[in-house]
Amino acid sequence: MKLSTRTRYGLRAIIELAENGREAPLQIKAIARSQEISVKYLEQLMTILRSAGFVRSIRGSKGGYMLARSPNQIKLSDVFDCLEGHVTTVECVEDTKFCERAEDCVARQVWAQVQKAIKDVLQSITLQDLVDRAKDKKMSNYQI
Amino acid sequence: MKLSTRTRYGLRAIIELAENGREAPLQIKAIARSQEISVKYLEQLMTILRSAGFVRSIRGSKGGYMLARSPNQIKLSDVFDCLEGHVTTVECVEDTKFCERAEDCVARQVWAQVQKAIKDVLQSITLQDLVDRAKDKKMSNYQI
DNA sequence: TGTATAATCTACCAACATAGTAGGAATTGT
DNA sequence: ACAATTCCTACTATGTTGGTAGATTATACA
Repeated sequence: MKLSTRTRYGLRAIIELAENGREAPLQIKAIARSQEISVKYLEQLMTILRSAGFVRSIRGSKGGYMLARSPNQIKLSDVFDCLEGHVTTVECVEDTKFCERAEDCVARQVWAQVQKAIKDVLQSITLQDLVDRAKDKKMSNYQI
Repeated sequence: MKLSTRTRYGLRAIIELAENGREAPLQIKAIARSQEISVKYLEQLMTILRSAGFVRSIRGSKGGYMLARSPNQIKLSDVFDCLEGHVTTVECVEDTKFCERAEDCVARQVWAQVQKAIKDVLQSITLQDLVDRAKDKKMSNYQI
């Protein structure tokens, strides 16, 4: 149960966009450099995030990407679903019809518990929360 | 973030072994039939569970598999680790040295939270718990 | 002692997902 | 016009998953 780089890089990228605010766009090149991700690969990830409506792009010179919505309206569970492709451990957890034993299956119960635990965490965090956390970290580093 | 069949089938198999008790062995063929898993594939899974010390095998005629330990001493987190290969969302969560930004990384914090949530659930459940749950289900089906 | 029944071991394989790379076209600011 | 960007299409290497196949070894039982 490892996360794909798609999800890991994607999250880091959108966090950086959130930190950058919604005044000026941030270029793929800049994000790729600071996050040490291949420009070409990051392009794909941004396309995913864009079609899901989390970020918007500005083409051409001085273009780049910005959050499409306010960071406190973007929950990590949404971003995760879009990148990783839905938080589902097993299909039968979502859809009982998937397996005829589903109703009585204790294994299914376990995966349902796990899935809920993951979802609960991710639903409780917004991008704004992460921006705030990052700020706190920086402040404590400078020992203010 | 989907579970592999290795983990799903493996868990179902070991649950069935737990339900079967530790008096008589259960054959791969029998488990494969009731769980609708390929015999040959299940062989592999049992090998994994055996080398991890969860089950022991009896070779030859009338042989089969049994739990190697008492079902209340086997936590799902252990079984999961053995089948899925450790509950780790990202390497840096376990080992800070993995990424130099790890200390300050808010993304890492998120994955650490998620990972802990998963672990907490799996550590809180033993095979005995599942045997009990299954019994309860059967009883309620018969409307006792 | 022979035979059936099991686990065990070794090897192979097809299909799919992942994690990219490459090159060019379209768009926009200066 | 030109440079800086995003956008689009296509390709690819590698690893993982989910198996299959066949021979070998161990054991119970008659």
